[in-house]
Amino acid sequence: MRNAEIADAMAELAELNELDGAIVHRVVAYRNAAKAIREAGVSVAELARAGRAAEIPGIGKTLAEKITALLDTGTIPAAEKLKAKFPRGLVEVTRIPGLGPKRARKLHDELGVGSLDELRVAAESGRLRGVAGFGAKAEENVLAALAAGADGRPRDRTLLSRARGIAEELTSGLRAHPAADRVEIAGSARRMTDTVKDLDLVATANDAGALVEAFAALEAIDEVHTSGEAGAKAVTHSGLAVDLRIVPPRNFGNLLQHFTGSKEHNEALRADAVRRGLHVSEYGVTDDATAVTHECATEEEVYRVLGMEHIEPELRENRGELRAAREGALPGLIRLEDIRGDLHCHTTASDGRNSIEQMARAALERGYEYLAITDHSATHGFGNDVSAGELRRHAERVREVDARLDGLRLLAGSEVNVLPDGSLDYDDELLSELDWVVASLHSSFRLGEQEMTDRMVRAIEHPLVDAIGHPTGRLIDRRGPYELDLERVVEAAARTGTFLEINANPDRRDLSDVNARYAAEAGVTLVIDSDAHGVETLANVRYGVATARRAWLGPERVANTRSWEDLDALRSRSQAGAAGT
DNA sequence: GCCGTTTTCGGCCCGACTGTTTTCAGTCG
Repeated sequence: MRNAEIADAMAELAELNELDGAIVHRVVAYRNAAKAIREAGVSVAELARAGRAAEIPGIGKTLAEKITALLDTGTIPAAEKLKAKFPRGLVEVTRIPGLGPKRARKLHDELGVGSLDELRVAAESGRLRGVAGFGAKAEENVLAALAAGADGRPRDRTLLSRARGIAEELTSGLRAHPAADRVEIAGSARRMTDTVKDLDLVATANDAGALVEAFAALEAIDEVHTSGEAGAKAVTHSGLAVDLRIVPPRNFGNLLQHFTGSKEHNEALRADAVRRGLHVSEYGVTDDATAVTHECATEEEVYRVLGMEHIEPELRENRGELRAAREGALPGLIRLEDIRGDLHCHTTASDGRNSIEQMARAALERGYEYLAITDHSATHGFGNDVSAGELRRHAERVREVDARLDGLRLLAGSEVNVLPDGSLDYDDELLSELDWVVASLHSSFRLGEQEMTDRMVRAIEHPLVDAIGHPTGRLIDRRGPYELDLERVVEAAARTGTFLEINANPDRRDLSDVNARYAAEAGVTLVIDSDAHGVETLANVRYGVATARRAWLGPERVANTRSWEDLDALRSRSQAGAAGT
């Protein structure tokens, strides 16, 4: 059983317990466990089988038993018992804005509401206002929410690249206005998570009213819901909610820290502060002993007051960064400027939009020292495959352009398909003529875990494979990862020296932050590639760097922060050569 | 239900807002 399924079961248990009126801390414990399981880099099922589930932070004896029951029988007795107690549709009722578990439960107990349909009927017939704590306004809000299409499902999230594009347009628009002093992106867009729910902007202004007006007038803004001196809530034409907050400069640091999150980071940070007699809020840090509130103009100051190193936004997920910051043990994170070359891109030879020369010149403009041209191989399909003969001619053209260009080393490569049995679709003789080989899966995604893992490990062990492209195959919010035993994949990569890619395409970001961290800790060297299909998408490498930062990686863990000579000496084919194989 | 450089028991982040209420519970971020 995969981590996602176990995590779903824990999350369901949290919702059922919440409906059942369990104390909030128990519900939180289930939610924390669900998150920890979802993010675990290793198979929680295997860990549980070995009696080691409690090694995951947030899982204790009780939850370990429940996980074991889930693995053995497919169900958790406590969950089954609660499910029998409440109608199936009641959970959706709890997700209507303004209703929560307590109020939904009340409607169930007093009116028999057990689904969104029953909720609608009860509201339409004016029966909600008969329940204590509900009035005409509650009825109105419920009907408005249902009419607006609330369906009890969490709202779609926006891919980071799209959200950042909008956020950067909004902030540059605001910064250009004379009323603005400081404007910063906060929230998950600042932490560079895979997707975001909405945008948070934090600003200081010499004329708050004027800045709010300017905000409402920005081209991207469709509609402003509420506005005042303190800021505005709005929606963009693309439907993304934006929250602009205008704050005083004296505690800008507290507010930026607060609104950057994550929720988990802030909760843990505050709990840690409480143990040392300090109370943290968006307004400052209050010392219990003196009742003095320390306001901070910068985030650096907030962390300093709490006795910590400054924590980069990408690390703020409560994944160990607080302890590391207290101990002065935070990693020195990789930066975009550390990237010295890109080792995965496409041209018109396969499904790219630009020529070899255009891609090379764009790489040069980015200040790169090298670029590998890695068009798809013979079996890629979609009519954009490159036959063996074509690949030889293509490599020649790459070398011709390389000879003409100063300042950039152009590498003749290929993104080779890994066939279902783990073999590659070019023979070794041809591969050995290339400067760089990325091996990726593009077909037969539905093999079982054993077969899929064997296939991947065989590709990793191939002496001429330098890196594995988008190793888990996930497409964010659209397709889950292949059925892979990541532990075996990572072990093989660490053993052979084959690099694993952090594919920077914002739809992929594969390996993910959690998996990349796991791989690096196991001794794997990563490579960050744009997988660009045109000159403009070379810039996507920023999302790969963001994933690497979220994975706690320093430049030393990433191969292409090196010169080509150093990288060449590091890669597995050099190692294999040195070992005489 | 979890967890411990003050604890193996007694805690568990903080504040704003809303709608319903004569003082606040529940929801939300």
